[in-house]
Amino acid sequence: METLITRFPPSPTGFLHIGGARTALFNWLYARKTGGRFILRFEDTDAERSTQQYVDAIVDALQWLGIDWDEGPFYQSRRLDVYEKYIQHLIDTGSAYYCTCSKEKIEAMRQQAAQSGGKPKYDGTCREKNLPPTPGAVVRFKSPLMGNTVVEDKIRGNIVFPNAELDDFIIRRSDGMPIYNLAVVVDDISMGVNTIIRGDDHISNTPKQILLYRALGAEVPDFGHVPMVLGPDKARLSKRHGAMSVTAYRDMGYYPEALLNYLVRLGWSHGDQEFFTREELIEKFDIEHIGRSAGVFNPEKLLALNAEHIRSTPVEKLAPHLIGFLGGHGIAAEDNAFLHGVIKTLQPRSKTFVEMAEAAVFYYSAPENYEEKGVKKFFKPEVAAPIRDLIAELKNTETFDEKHLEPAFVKVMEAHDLKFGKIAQPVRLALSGKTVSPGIFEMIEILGRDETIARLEKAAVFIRDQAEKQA
RNA sequence: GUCCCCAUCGUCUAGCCCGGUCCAGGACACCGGCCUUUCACGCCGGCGACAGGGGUUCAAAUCCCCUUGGGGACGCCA
Repeated sequence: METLITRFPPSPTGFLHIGGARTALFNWLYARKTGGRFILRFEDTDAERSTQQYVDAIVDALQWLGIDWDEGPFYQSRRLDVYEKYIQHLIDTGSAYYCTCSKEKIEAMRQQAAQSGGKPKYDGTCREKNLPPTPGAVVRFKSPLMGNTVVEDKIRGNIVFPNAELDDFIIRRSDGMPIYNLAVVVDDISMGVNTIIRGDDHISNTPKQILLYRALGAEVPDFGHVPMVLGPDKARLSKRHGAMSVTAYRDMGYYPEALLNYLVRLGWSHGDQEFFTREELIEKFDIEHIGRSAGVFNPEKLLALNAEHIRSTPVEKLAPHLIGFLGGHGIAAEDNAFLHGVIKTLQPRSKTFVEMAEAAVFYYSAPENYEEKGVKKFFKPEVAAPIRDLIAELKNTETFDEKHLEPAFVKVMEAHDLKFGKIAQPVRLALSGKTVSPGIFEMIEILGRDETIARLEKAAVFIRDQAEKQA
Protein backbone atom coordinates (compact mmCIF):
# COMPACT_ATOMS: atom_id res chain seq x y z
CA MET A 1 0.00 0.00 0.00
CA GLU A 2 1.06 3.53 -0.73
CA THR A 3 2.54 5.42 2.20
CA LEU A 4 0.05 7.84 3.67
CA ILE A 5 1.31 11.40 3.64
CA THR A 6 -0.61 14.07 5.52
CA ARG A 7 0.22 17.63 6.41
CA PHE A 8 -0.69 20.55 8.62
CA PRO A 9 -0.39 23.87 6.82
CA PRO A 10 -1.05 26.76 9.18
CA SER A 11 -0.88 30.30 8.06
CA PRO A 12 1.37 32.19 10.50
CA THR A 13 -1.07 35.03 10.96
CA GLY A 14 -2.08 34.13 14.49
CA PHE A 15 -1.48 31.74 17.37
CA LEU A 16 -2.30 28.07 17.14
CA HIS A 17 -5.84 27.81 18.36
CA ILE A 18 -8.01 24.93 19.47
CA GLY A 19 -9.51 24.31 16.06
CA GLY A 20 -6.18 24.34 14.27
CA ALA A 21 -4.68 22.04 16.86
CA ARG A 22 -7.47 19.57 16.30
CA THR A 23 -6.91 19.59 12.55
CA ALA A 24 -3.20 19.03 13.11
CA LEU A 25 -4.02 16.25 15.53
CA PHE A 26 -6.28 14.39 13.12
CA ASN A 27 -3.64 14.49 10.39
CA TRP A 28 -0.88 13.53 12.77
CA LEU A 29 -2.85 10.64 14.27
CA TYR A 30 -3.76 9.32 10.88
CA ALA A 31 -0.14 9.37 9.76
CA ARG A 32 1.12 7.81 12.99
CA LYS A 33 -1.57 5.17 12.97
CA THR A 34 -0.78 4.03 9.46
CA GLY A 35 2.97 4.42 9.63
CA GLY A 36 2.75 7.31 7.20
CA ARG A 37 4.44 10.68 7.15
CA PHE A 38 3.33 14.01 8.55
CA ILE A 39 4.50 17.32 7.10
CA LEU A 40 4.50 20.78 8.65
CA ARG A 41 4.28 23.65 6.22
CA PHE A 42 3.78 27.36 6.75
CA GLU A 43 1.54 29.05 4.26
CA ASP A 44 2.98 32.50 4.42
CA THR A 45 2.27 33.86 0.97
CA ASP A 46 0.32 36.65 2.60
CA ALA A 47 3.37 38.74 3.37
CA GLU A 48 1.21 41.44 4.90
CA ARG A 49 0.03 39.37 7.82
CA SER A 50 2.52 36.55 8.24
CA THR A 51 5.14 36.98 10.94
CA GLN A 52 8.03 35.01 12.35
CA GLN A 53 6.60 35.53 15.80
CA TYR A 54 3.57 33.42 14.89
CA VAL A 55 5.72 30.80 13.21
CA ASP A 56 7.62 30.39 16.47
CA ALA A 57 4.47 30.37 18.54
CA ILE A 58 2.88 27.66 16.40
CA VAL A 59 6.00 25.49 16.50
CA ASP A 60 6.14 25.97 20.23
CA ALA A 61 2.52 24.96 20.71
CA LEU A 62 2.86 21.90 18.49
CA GLN A 63 5.91 20.75 20.40
CA TRP A 64 4.18 21.18 23.70
CA LEU A 65 1.31 19.06 22.45
CA GLY A 66 3.77 16.43 21.35
CA ILE A 67 2.69 16.62 17.72
CA ASP A 68 5.92 16.04 15.83
CA TRP A 69 6.53 16.21 12.10
CA ASP A 70 8.62 14.13 9.75
CA GLU A 71 9.30 16.83 7.21
CA GLY A 72 9.53 20.58 7.34
CA PRO A 73 8.71 23.06 8.40
CA PHE A 74 8.49 24.27 4.83
CA TYR A 75 7.76 27.87 3.98
CA GLN A 76 5.81 28.80 0.90
CA SER A 77 7.55 32.13 0.74
CA ARG A 78 10.76 30.28 -0.03
CA ARG A 79 9.28 28.21 -2.82
CA LEU A 80 8.22 30.98 -5.17
CA ASP A 81 10.24 29.58 -8.06
CA VAL A 82 8.35 26.29 -7.82
CA TYR A 83 4.98 27.98 -8.07
CA GLU A 84 6.21 30.09 -10.94
CA LYS A 85 7.11 26.99 -12.88
CA TYR A 86 3.67 25.48 -12.41
CA ILE A 87 1.91 28.74 -13.23
CA GLN A 88 3.88 29.04 -16.42
CA HIS A 89 2.94 25.52 -17.31
CA LEU A 90 -0.71 26.35 -16.81
CA ILE A 91 -0.40 29.38 -19.08
CA ASP A 92 1.48 27.44 -21.70
CA THR A 93 -1.12 24.72 -21.82
CA GLY A 94 -3.98 27.18 -22.07
CA SER A 95 -5.34 26.54 -18.59
CA ALA A 96 -4.55 30.02 -17.33
CA TYR A 97 -4.30 33.49 -18.74
CA TYR A 98 -3.18 37.02 -17.96
CA CYS A 99 -5.82 39.49 -16.92
CA THR A 100 -5.47 43.24 -16.78
CA CYS A 101 -8.84 44.14 -15.36
CA SER A 102 -8.51 46.65 -12.56
CA LYS A 103 -9.52 45.97 -8.98
CA GLU A 104 -12.11 48.71 -9.34
CA LYS A 105 -13.66 47.04 -12.34
CA ILE A 106 -13.87 43.72 -10.51
CA GLU A 107 -15.39 45.38 -7.51
CA ALA A 108 -18.05 46.99 -9.68
CA MET A 109 -18.79 43.60 -11.18
CA ARG A 110 -19.34 42.14 -7.76
CA GLN A 111 -21.55 44.97 -6.66
CA GLN A 112 -23.74 44.50 -9.66
CA ALA A 113 -23.93 40.75 -9.21
CA ALA A 114 -24.94 41.18 -5.62
CA GLN A 115 -27.71 43.56 -6.60
CA SER A 116 -29.12 41.41 -9.35
CA GLY A 117 -29.05 38.40 -7.04
CA GLY A 118 -26.31 36.51 -8.79
CA LYS A 119 -23.10 35.07 -7.48
CA PRO A 120 -20.23 37.55 -7.43
CA LYS A 121 -17.94 36.31 -10.17
CA TYR A 122 -15.33 37.55 -12.57
CA ASP A 123 -17.02 37.96 -15.95
CA GLY A 124 -14.18 36.58 -18.06
CA THR A 125 -13.33 39.79 -19.89
CA CYS A 126 -9.74 38.74 -20.53
CA ARG A 127 -10.42 35.03 -20.79
CA GLU A 128 -10.04 34.73 -24.53
CA LYS A 129 -7.83 37.77 -25.16
CA ASN A 130 -4.61 35.80 -24.91
CA LEU A 131 -2.88 38.77 -23.32
CA PRO A 132 0.91 38.80 -23.01
CA PRO A 133 2.51 39.24 -19.57
CA THR A 134 2.42 42.89 -18.56
CA PRO A 135 3.47 44.51 -15.29
CA GLY A 136 0.56 44.55 -12.92
CA ALA A 137 -1.39 41.81 -14.67
CA VAL A 138 -2.72 38.92 -12.62
CA VAL A 139 -2.94 35.32 -13.78
CA ARG A 140 -6.32 33.66 -13.72
CA PHE A 141 -7.24 30.01 -13.95
CA LYS A 142 -9.45 29.17 -16.91
CA SER A 143 -12.26 27.38 -15.15
CA PRO A 144 -14.66 25.14 -17.10
CA LEU A 145 -17.98 26.84 -17.83
CA MET A 146 -20.09 23.72 -17.73
CA GLY A 147 -20.26 20.36 -16.07
CA ASN A 148 -19.78 19.36 -12.46
CA THR A 149 -16.84 18.79 -10.21
CA VAL A 150 -17.31 16.10 -7.60
CA VAL A 151 -15.48 16.09 -4.31
CA GLU A 152 -15.24 12.54 -3.05
CA ASP A 153 -15.03 13.35 0.61
CA LYS A 154 -13.86 10.59 2.93
CA ILE A 155 -15.98 11.94 5.75
CA ARG A 156 -19.05 13.29 3.97
CA GLY A 157 -19.33 11.29 0.82
CA ASN A 158 -19.69 12.87 -2.60
CA ILE A 159 -20.32 16.57 -2.87
CA VAL A 160 -21.27 17.91 -6.28
CA PHE A 161 -20.43 21.43 -7.42
CA PRO A 162 -21.73 22.86 -10.69
CA ASN A 163 -18.72 24.36 -12.45
CA ALA A 164 -20.86 27.33 -13.39
CA GLU A 165 -20.63 28.33 -9.73
CA LEU A 166 -16.89 28.74 -10.01
CA ASP A 167 -15.24 31.69 -11.65
CA ASP A 168 -11.82 32.29 -13.15
CA PHE A 169 -10.07 32.73 -9.84
CA ILE A 170 -6.71 34.42 -9.58
CA ILE A 171 -3.73 32.16 -9.09
CA ARG A 172 -1.00 34.79 -9.18
CA ARG A 173 -1.21 38.29 -7.78
CA SER A 174 -0.13 41.35 -9.71
CA ASP A 175 3.02 41.43 -7.58
CA GLY A 176 3.88 37.92 -8.70
CA MET A 177 3.00 36.13 -5.46
CA PRO A 178 0.91 32.97 -5.87
CA ILE A 179 -2.53 32.70 -4.34
CA TYR A 180 -3.47 30.11 -1.75
CA ASN A 181 -5.38 27.72 -3.99
CA LEU A 182 -2.48 27.46 -6.39
CA ALA A 183 0.20 27.25 -3.73
CA VAL A 184 -1.47 24.47 -1.71
CA VAL A 185 -2.04 22.35 -4.75
CA VAL A 186 1.50 22.78 -6.03
CA ASP A 187 2.91 22.05 -2.59
CA ASP A 188 0.77 19.02 -2.01
CA ILE A 189 1.68 17.67 -5.43
CA SER A 190 5.40 18.26 -5.05
CA MET A 191 5.51 17.03 -1.46
CA GLY A 192 3.59 13.89 -2.31
CA VAL A 193 0.69 14.64 0.03
CA ASN A 194 -2.04 12.14 -0.70
CA THR A 195 -4.42 12.65 2.20
CA ILE A 196 -5.82 16.01 3.21
CA ILE A 197 -7.82 16.38 6.39
CA ARG A 198 -8.89 19.95 6.99
CA GLY A 199 -11.71 22.13 8.30
CA ASP A 200 -14.94 22.15 6.37
CA ASP A 201 -14.57 25.85 5.74
CA HIS A 202 -12.36 24.63 2.90
CA ILE A 203 -15.05 22.58 1.22
CA SER A 204 -15.86 25.24 -1.32
CA ASN A 205 -12.19 25.61 -2.22
CA THR A 206 -11.93 21.94 -2.99
CA PRO A 207 -13.52 21.91 -6.46
CA LYS A 208 -11.15 24.69 -7.51
CA GLN A 209 -8.22 22.70 -6.25
CA ILE A 210 -9.40 19.53 -7.94
CA LEU A 211 -9.59 21.44 -11.21
CA LEU A 212 -6.04 22.60 -10.65
CA TYR A 213 -4.83 19.06 -9.98
CA ARG A 214 -6.38 17.93 -13.23
CA ALA A 215 -5.02 20.83 -15.23
CA LEU A 216 -1.59 19.96 -13.91
CA GLY A 217 -2.04 16.32 -14.75
CA ALA A 218 -1.65 15.28 -11.13
CA GLU A 219 -3.52 12.69 -9.15
CA VAL A 220 -6.22 14.12 -6.91
CA PRO A 221 -5.57 13.29 -3.24
CA ASP A 222 -8.10 11.99 -0.72
CA PHE A 223 -9.99 14.75 1.00
CA GLY A 224 -11.72 14.63 4.35
CA HIS A 225 -13.44 17.70 5.74
CA VAL A 226 -13.90 17.82 9.46
CA PRO A 227 -16.58 20.01 11.03
CA MET A 228 -15.57 23.21 12.72
CA VAL A 229 -15.26 23.90 16.39
CA LEU A 230 -17.81 26.40 17.66
CA GLY A 231 -17.84 28.66 20.68
CA PRO A 232 -20.49 28.34 23.41
CA ASP A 233 -22.69 30.71 21.39
CA LYS A 234 -22.42 28.27 18.49
CA ALA A 235 -20.51 30.79 16.45
CA ARG A 236 -17.21 30.04 14.86
CA LEU A 237 -14.33 30.26 17.31
CA SER A 238 -12.72 33.68 17.55
CA LYS A 239 -10.85 35.95 19.92
CA ARG A 240 -14.00 37.09 21.59
CA HIS A 241 -14.52 33.56 22.89
CA GLY A 242 -11.67 34.08 25.29
CA ALA A 243 -8.89 31.58 25.86
CA MET A 244 -8.66 29.69 22.62
CA SER A 245 -4.96 29.49 21.94
CA VAL A 246 -3.19 26.27 22.77
CA THR A 247 -0.55 27.99 24.82
CA ALA A 248 -3.21 29.59 26.99
CA TYR A 249 -4.11 26.10 28.15
CA ARG A 250 -0.50 25.32 28.86
CA ASP A 251 -0.35 28.42 31.03
CA MET A 252 -3.53 27.44 32.82
CA GLY A 253 -1.91 24.21 33.91
CA TYR A 254 -3.36 21.71 31.48
CA TYR A 255 -1.66 18.45 30.64
CA PRO A 256 -1.05 18.23 26.88
CA GLU A 257 -2.34 14.70 26.62
CA ALA A 258 -5.62 15.77 28.20
CA LEU A 259 -6.05 18.57 25.67
CA LEU A 260 -5.33 16.11 22.89
CA ASN A 261 -7.86 13.71 24.36
CA TYR A 262 -10.51 16.39 24.60
CA LEU A 263 -9.88 17.72 21.12
CA VAL A 264 -10.04 14.36 19.45
CA ARG A 265 -13.28 13.45 21.19
CA LEU A 266 -14.75 16.67 19.90
CA GLY A 267 -15.60 15.20 16.53
CA TRP A 268 -14.37 11.65 16.73
CA SER A 269 -15.50 8.69 18.79
CA HIS A 270 -14.60 5.16 19.65
CA GLY A 271 -17.82 3.79 21.04
CA ASP A 272 -18.40 5.08 24.55
CA GLN A 273 -14.75 5.52 25.42
CA GLU A 274 -13.93 8.96 26.77
CA PHE A 275 -10.44 8.57 28.15
CA PHE A 276 -7.48 7.94 25.87
CA THR A 277 -3.76 8.08 26.33
CA ARG A 278 -1.66 9.28 23.44
CA GLU A 279 -0.74 5.70 22.56
CA GLU A 280 -4.35 4.56 22.61
CA LEU A 281 -5.27 7.40 20.32
CA ILE A 282 -2.69 6.37 17.78
CA GLU A 283 -3.83 2.80 18.04
CA LYS A 284 -7.56 3.45 17.80
CA PHE A 285 -7.93 6.52 15.62
CA ASP A 286 -9.72 6.07 12.32
CA ILE A 287 -11.20 8.38 9.74
CA GLU A 288 -14.50 6.49 9.57
CA HIS A 289 -15.58 7.66 13.00
CA ILE A 290 -15.01 11.34 12.49
CA GLY A 291 -18.39 13.04 12.88
CA ARG A 292 -20.08 15.33 10.42
CA SER A 293 -21.62 17.97 12.63
CA ALA A 294 -19.93 20.93 14.25
CA GLY A 295 -19.05 20.73 17.93
CA VAL A 296 -19.28 23.31 20.66
CA PHE A 297 -16.14 23.74 22.70
CA ASN A 298 -16.91 22.93 26.32
CA PRO A 299 -14.22 24.13 28.76
CA GLU A 300 -15.82 22.31 31.68
CA LYS A 301 -15.51 18.94 30.07
CA LEU A 302 -11.93 19.70 29.15
CA LEU A 303 -11.26 20.59 32.79
CA ALA A 304 -12.81 17.34 33.99
CA LEU A 305 -10.77 15.35 31.49
CA ASN A 306 -7.65 17.16 32.57
CA ALA A 307 -8.35 16.18 36.16
CA GLU A 308 -8.81 12.60 35.09
CA HIS A 309 -5.52 12.59 33.23
CA ILE A 310 -3.74 14.10 36.20
CA ARG A 311 -5.22 11.40 38.41
CA SER A 312 -4.22 8.53 36.23
CA THR A 313 -0.88 9.57 34.82
CA PRO A 314 2.26 8.21 36.53
CA VAL A 315 3.82 10.81 38.84
CA GLU A 316 7.11 10.69 36.98
CA LYS A 317 5.44 12.03 33.86
CA LEU A 318 3.60 14.73 35.79
CA ALA A 319 6.63 15.98 37.71
CA PRO A 320 8.36 17.94 34.95
CA HIS A 321 5.15 19.79 34.19
CA LEU A 322 4.52 20.71 37.81
CA ILE A 323 8.02 21.99 38.44
CA GLY A 324 7.47 25.04 36.25
CA PHE A 325 4.37 26.04 38.15
CA LEU A 326 6.12 25.50 41.48
CA GLY A 327 8.69 27.98 40.26
CA GLY A 328 5.90 30.50 40.04
CA HIS A 329 5.56 30.17 43.80
CA GLY A 330 9.27 30.70 44.30
CA ILE A 331 9.91 27.02 44.83
CA ALA A 332 12.88 25.48 43.06
CA ALA A 333 11.67 21.91 43.20
CA GLU A 334 13.80 19.02 42.12
CA ASP A 335 12.47 16.04 40.26
CA ASN A 336 13.00 13.58 43.09
CA ALA A 337 11.20 11.08 45.30
CA PHE A 338 9.96 13.85 47.56
CA LEU A 339 8.25 15.64 44.67
CA HIS A 340 6.81 12.37 43.46
CA GLY A 341 5.35 11.73 46.90
CA VAL A 342 3.89 15.22 46.98
CA ILE A 343 2.24 14.73 43.59
CA LYS A 344 0.84 11.40 44.65
CA THR A 345 -1.12 13.03 47.48
CA LEU A 346 -2.33 15.86 45.28
CA GLN A 347 -3.35 13.86 42.22
CA PRO A 348 -6.94 13.13 43.23
CA ARG A 349 -7.56 16.72 44.29
CA SER A 350 -6.06 18.80 41.50
CA LYS A 351 -7.79 19.69 38.29
CA THR A 352 -4.81 21.57 36.85
CA PHE A 353 -1.12 22.01 37.53
CA VAL A 354 -1.89 25.51 38.71
CA GLU A 355 -4.08 24.07 41.46
CA MET A 356 -1.61 21.36 42.22
CA ALA A 357 1.29 23.78 42.59
CA GLU A 358 -0.73 25.98 44.88
CA ALA A 359 -1.69 23.04 47.04
CA ALA A 360 1.91 21.81 47.13
CA VAL A 361 3.43 24.95 48.56
CA PHE A 362 3.11 23.90 52.20
CA TYR A 363 5.19 20.80 51.60
CA TYR A 364 8.12 22.99 50.67
CA SER A 365 7.77 25.71 53.25
CA ALA A 366 6.19 25.50 56.69
CA PRO A 367 3.03 27.58 57.06
CA GLU A 368 3.79 31.07 58.32
CA ASN A 369 0.27 31.59 59.47
CA TYR A 370 -2.83 29.52 59.91
CA GLU A 371 -6.14 29.83 58.16
CA GLU A 372 -8.22 32.02 60.40
CA LYS A 373 -11.44 30.08 60.55
CA GLY A 374 -9.40 26.96 61.22
CA VAL A 375 -7.70 28.60 64.16
CA LYS A 376 -11.04 29.51 65.67
CA LYS A 377 -12.45 26.09 65.19
CA PHE A 378 -9.53 23.78 65.86
CA PHE A 379 -6.75 25.58 67.75
CA LYS A 380 -8.63 25.64 71.02
CA PRO A 381 -6.72 25.55 74.31
CA GLU A 382 -7.82 21.98 75.01
CA VAL A 383 -5.99 20.56 72.02
CA ALA A 384 -2.62 21.69 73.36
CA ALA A 385 -2.24 18.64 75.59
CA PRO A 386 -3.14 16.03 72.98
CA ILE A 387 -0.72 17.64 70.55
CA ARG A 388 2.05 17.50 73.13
CA ASP A 389 1.33 13.83 73.65
CA LEU A 390 1.26 13.21 69.94
CA ILE A 391 4.65 14.83 69.55
CA ALA A 392 6.00 12.50 72.19
CA GLU A 393 4.45 9.51 70.49
CA LEU A 394 5.83 10.46 67.11
CA LYS A 395 9.29 10.69 68.54
CA ASN A 396 9.03 7.00 69.41
CA THR A 397 7.36 5.80 66.24
CA GLU A 398 9.82 3.63 64.43
CA THR A 399 8.74 3.93 60.80
CA PHE A 400 6.85 6.86 59.34
CA ASP A 401 4.15 5.18 57.34
CA GLU A 402 0.44 4.86 57.89
CA LYS A 403 0.76 1.43 59.48
CA HIS A 404 2.93 2.78 62.30
CA LEU A 405 1.46 6.24 62.49
CA GLU A 406 -2.08 5.20 63.15
CA PRO A 407 -1.36 3.39 66.46
CA ALA A 408 0.37 6.52 67.70
CA PHE A 409 -2.74 8.56 66.98
CA VAL A 410 -5.01 5.95 68.52
CA LYS A 411 -3.00 6.02 71.71
CA VAL A 412 -3.39 9.78 72.06
CA MET A 413 -7.05 9.62 71.18
CA GLU A 414 -7.73 7.04 73.84
CA ALA A 415 -5.78 8.88 76.47
CA HIS A 416 -7.81 12.02 75.92
CA ASP A 417 -11.04 10.35 74.94
CA LEU A 418 -11.11 12.04 71.55
CA LYS A 419 -12.53 11.02 68.22
CA PHE A 420 -10.12 10.91 65.31
CA GLY A 421 -11.49 14.06 63.76
CA LYS A 422 -10.82 16.03 66.92
CA ILE A 423 -7.14 15.42 66.67
CA ALA A 424 -6.85 15.21 62.88
CA GLN A 425 -8.14 18.69 62.13
CA PRO A 426 -5.75 20.52 64.47
CA VAL A 427 -2.89 18.45 63.13
CA ARG A 428 -3.93 19.20 59.57
CA LEU A 429 -3.91 22.90 60.34
CA ALA A 430 -0.57 22.67 62.08
CA LEU A 431 1.07 20.88 59.18
CA SER A 432 -0.47 22.61 56.21
CA GLY A 433 -1.76 25.87 57.62
CA LYS A 434 -5.10 25.06 56.04
CA THR A 435 -8.30 23.21 56.83
CA VAL A 436 -8.21 21.46 53.50
CA SER A 437 -5.33 19.20 52.63
CA PRO A 438 -4.35 15.66 51.70
CA GLY A 439 -4.76 12.91 54.27
CA ILE A 440 -2.99 13.29 57.61
CA PHE A 441 -0.88 10.18 57.37
CA GLU A 442 0.28 10.78 53.84
CA MET A 443 1.34 14.30 54.73
CA ILE A 444 3.27 13.16 57.77
CA GLU A 445 4.94 10.44 55.78
CA ILE A 446 6.16 12.91 53.18
CA LEU A 447 7.12 15.65 55.59
CA GLY A 448 9.14 13.25 57.70
CA ARG A 449 9.66 13.06 61.45
CA ASP A 450 11.69 16.19 62.05
CA GLU A 451 9.58 18.50 59.96
CA THR A 452 6.33 17.08 61.29
CA ILE A 453 7.42 17.50 64.89
CA ALA A 454 8.76 20.97 64.23
CA ARG A 455 5.45 22.07 62.76
CA LEU A 456 3.47 20.50 65.59
CA GLU A 457 5.62 22.23 68.16
CA LYS A 458 5.25 25.52 66.42
CA ALA A 459 1.48 25.03 66.46
CA ALA A 460 1.54 24.09 70.14
CA VAL A 461 3.28 27.34 70.92
CA PHE A 462 0.80 29.22 68.79
CA ILE A 463 -2.11 27.64 70.64
CA ARG A 464 -0.63 28.53 73.99
CA ASP A 465 -0.04 32.14 72.94
CA GLN A 466 -3.52 32.28 71.63
CA ALA A 467 -4.94 31.07 74.93
CA GLU A 468 -2.90 33.59 76.88
CA LYS A 469 -4.06 36.41 74.69
CA GLN A 470 -7.63 35.50 75.44
CA ALA A 471 -7.12 35.23 79.16
C1' G B 1 -28.60 36.74 -2.77
C1' U B 2 -26.13 32.13 -4.88
C1' C B 3 -23.74 27.54 -3.78
C1' C B 4 -22.32 23.95 -0.10
C1' C B 5 -22.50 21.41 4.65
C1' C B 6 -24.95 19.94 9.16
C1' A B 7 -29.25 18.40 12.57
C1' U B 8 -29.91 12.42 19.08
C1' C B 9 -30.14 14.99 26.47
C1' G B 10 -27.81 22.18 28.17
C1' U B 11 -22.82 20.37 25.94
C1' C B 12 -19.61 16.22 23.67
C1' U B 13 -21.34 11.80 21.75
C1' A B 14 -22.97 5.94 20.90
C1' G B 15 -26.65 3.99 17.83
C1' C B 16 -27.95 5.53 11.69
C1' C B 17 -24.35 2.79 6.31
C1' C B 18 -26.62 -3.38 7.12
C1' G B 19 -34.68 -0.67 9.77
C1' G B 20 -37.00 -4.54 14.91
C1' U B 21 -32.41 -6.28 20.59
C1' C B 22 -33.67 1.79 21.68
C1' C B 23 -40.41 3.73 25.78
C1' A B 24 -32.48 5.55 22.92
C1' G B 25 -26.60 4.01 25.92
C1' G B 26 -22.07 6.73 27.83
C1' A B 27 -19.46 11.33 29.37
C1' C B 28 -19.36 16.59 31.32
C1' A B 29 -22.48 19.78 34.15
C1' C B 30 -26.53 19.73 37.75
C1' C B 31 -29.43 17.37 41.98
C1' G B 32 -29.81 13.49 45.82
C1' G B 33 -27.31 9.54 48.78
C1' C B 34 -23.15 6.36 50.44
C1' C B 35 -17.95 6.28 51.94
C1' U B 36 -15.05 9.49 55.27
C1' U B 37 -9.67 12.50 59.31
C1' U B 38 -10.86 17.88 55.95
C1' C B 39 -11.23 18.57 50.70
C1' A B 40 -11.25 15.63 46.90
C1' C B 41 -11.34 10.58 44.64
C1' G B 42 -14.65 6.57 44.36
C1' C B 43 -19.51 4.23 44.40
C1' C B 44 -25.05 4.28 43.94
C1' G B 45 -29.36 6.92 42.18
C1' G B 46 -31.97 11.09 39.67
C1' C B 47 -32.88 14.96 35.92
C1' G B 48 -32.47 15.18 30.65
C1' A B 49 -32.65 14.21 23.59
C1' C B 50 -34.09 11.21 18.31
C1' A B 51 -35.93 19.75 15.32
C1' G B 52 -41.03 19.64 12.73
C1' G B 53 -44.09 17.54 8.91
C1' G B 54 -45.02 14.07 5.22
C1' G B 55 -44.00 9.42 3.06
C1' U B 56 -41.88 3.94 2.44
C1' U B 57 -42.59 -0.42 5.73
C1' C B 58 -45.83 -5.29 9.60
C1' A B 59 -42.01 -2.07 12.06
C1' A B 60 -37.96 4.23 11.51
C1' A B 61 -33.53 7.67 15.70
C1' U B 62 -32.16 4.52 11.60
C1' C B 63 -34.41 4.85 4.37
C1' C B 64 -36.78 9.05 1.00
C1' C B 65 -38.93 14.12 0.43
C1' C B 66 -40.20 18.94 2.28
C1' U B 67 -39.95 22.73 6.03
C1' U B 68 -37.38 24.99 9.86
C1' G B 69 -32.98 25.98 12.33
C1' G B 70 -27.61 26.40 12.55
C1' G B 71 -22.90 26.79 10.05
C1' G B 72 -19.56 27.66 5.94
C1' A B 73 -17.97 29.66 1.19
C1' C B 74 -18.47 33.33 -2.54
C1' G B 75 -10.91 38.12 -1.69
C1' C B 76 -4.88 40.26 -5.92
C1' C B 77 -6.70 36.06 2.88
C1' A B 78 -5.46 31.26 4.12
